[in-house]
Amino acid sequence: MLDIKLIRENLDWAKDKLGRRGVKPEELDELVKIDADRREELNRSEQLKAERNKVSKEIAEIKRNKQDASTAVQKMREVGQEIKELDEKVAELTEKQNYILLRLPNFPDDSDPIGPDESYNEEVRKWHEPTKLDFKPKAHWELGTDLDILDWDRGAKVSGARFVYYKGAGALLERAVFNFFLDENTKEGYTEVIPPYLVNDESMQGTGQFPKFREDVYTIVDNDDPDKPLDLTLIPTAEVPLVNYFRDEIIHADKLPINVTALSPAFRSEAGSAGRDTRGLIRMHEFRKVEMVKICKPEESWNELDKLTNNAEHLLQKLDLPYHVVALSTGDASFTSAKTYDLEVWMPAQDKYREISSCSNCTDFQARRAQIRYRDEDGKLHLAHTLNGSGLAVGRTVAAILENYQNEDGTVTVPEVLVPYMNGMKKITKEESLI
RNA sequence: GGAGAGUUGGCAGAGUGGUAAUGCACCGGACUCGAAAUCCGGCGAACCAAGUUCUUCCUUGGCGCGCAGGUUCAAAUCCUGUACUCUCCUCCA
Repeated sequence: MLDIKLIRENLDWAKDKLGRRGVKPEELDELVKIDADRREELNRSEQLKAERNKVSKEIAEIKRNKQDASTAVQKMREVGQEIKELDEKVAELTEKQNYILLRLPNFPDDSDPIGPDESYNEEVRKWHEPTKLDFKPKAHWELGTDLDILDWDRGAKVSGARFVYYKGAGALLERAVFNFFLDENTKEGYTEVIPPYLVNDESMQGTGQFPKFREDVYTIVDNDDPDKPLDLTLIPTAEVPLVNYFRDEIIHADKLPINVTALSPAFRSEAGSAGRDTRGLIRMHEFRKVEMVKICKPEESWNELDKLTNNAEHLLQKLDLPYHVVALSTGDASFTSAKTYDLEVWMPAQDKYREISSCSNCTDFQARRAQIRYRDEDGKLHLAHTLNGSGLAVGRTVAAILENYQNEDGTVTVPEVLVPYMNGMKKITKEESLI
């Protein structure tokens, strides 16, 4: 959530910033108008309350002296009614204000490429040239099916489109990848966490998914009354429980920066992505992801974003997968982010880079919603900054390994760093199916 | 799922309708060569608004006792709902 005071006092600046993200200036004009009205009503109400408090004290005094206070009581009864009406107006205006405020994206950083969509993203660096195979590469879903390590038919039968079974060496590979990620992240100083995978609405609002992106997630309903949603949603990313761990808390400055990492499934309805990436592991309703989250002081957050991005890159480097880093344009970056670097890994069969990690500095946007604060050396309270990044998406990593490490005979070489995690297996070959 | 108890500052903890004690902690001072102890004083519950204008201070007011409503001139206190914690029972990997 943005700071209403900042918008109120720097309206043109805010219009320019949010204009880069497609927010119309009239929307901010309306917001500021509502805010002004709200404060006016609030002021009148507060004045009346001051009077009521004063007279109430006098009434107490009069009654203590066993005298008649009925005139004052009668008068305050009317004042009380007026206060009630004013407060209703204030509540109504506050709700209107929040409706807008909760749906405004974070201010983009001035270094972000300006543009409405991903075509304006800018490559900032590239690691290794795209893999060159001297045969026609198979797509990872083909490799997976042929090796009998990914079973799309059973996934579809049991759950539906965009679900899959990993089997045998496939399941082992998935497990090897996320264990490798968790070990590496832990070595880099992140504390491993196993968070809840179901969270309440307040948490979803704290990290910015609610109220605007309800249709992107799965919410649990009451079985006795399916029209009634319960206050529980399947997490679309571990960012939600990791950041909300600190919600409504005051952190001691000497604990910052905080680094946490977690493996979790991520559940996404993928509403609006019909027809895109319908095959393969790229766009699933359920996938595993290792997430990294940082909580830090405002003055540290840009440096921490670089560190976070480097941590994610380091994983791809160790796996020896070619990738590049792109700075997302103002139109492509996520709602909560001031700046986002995407890591895109090379996918030979698709002959292009695909997103495998997204590293964002959310500045104080989530911290204001979730009230994550810290006390500085002088004892003063400040909003913290929050950052998150994938480290990395597990399914997409498996897809990238299958495609980049495939051999002409349809087998897949196991990346060296994963061999210990695969119990010594160096190559995935088709074996007699056990199930 | 059933029953009971609870939720008040950083921590502990009082307060059954009249506007949030007290202790610890913290800050300043006195005493001391210095420290501790002691004494004196102060601060502090979260945030909001207005004024002044300083982005951090200040003044005034509001709000504020898990959350949301209600009763009342007045609610930590009474009523209703609800969340969470603890204990017991029941069930369960």
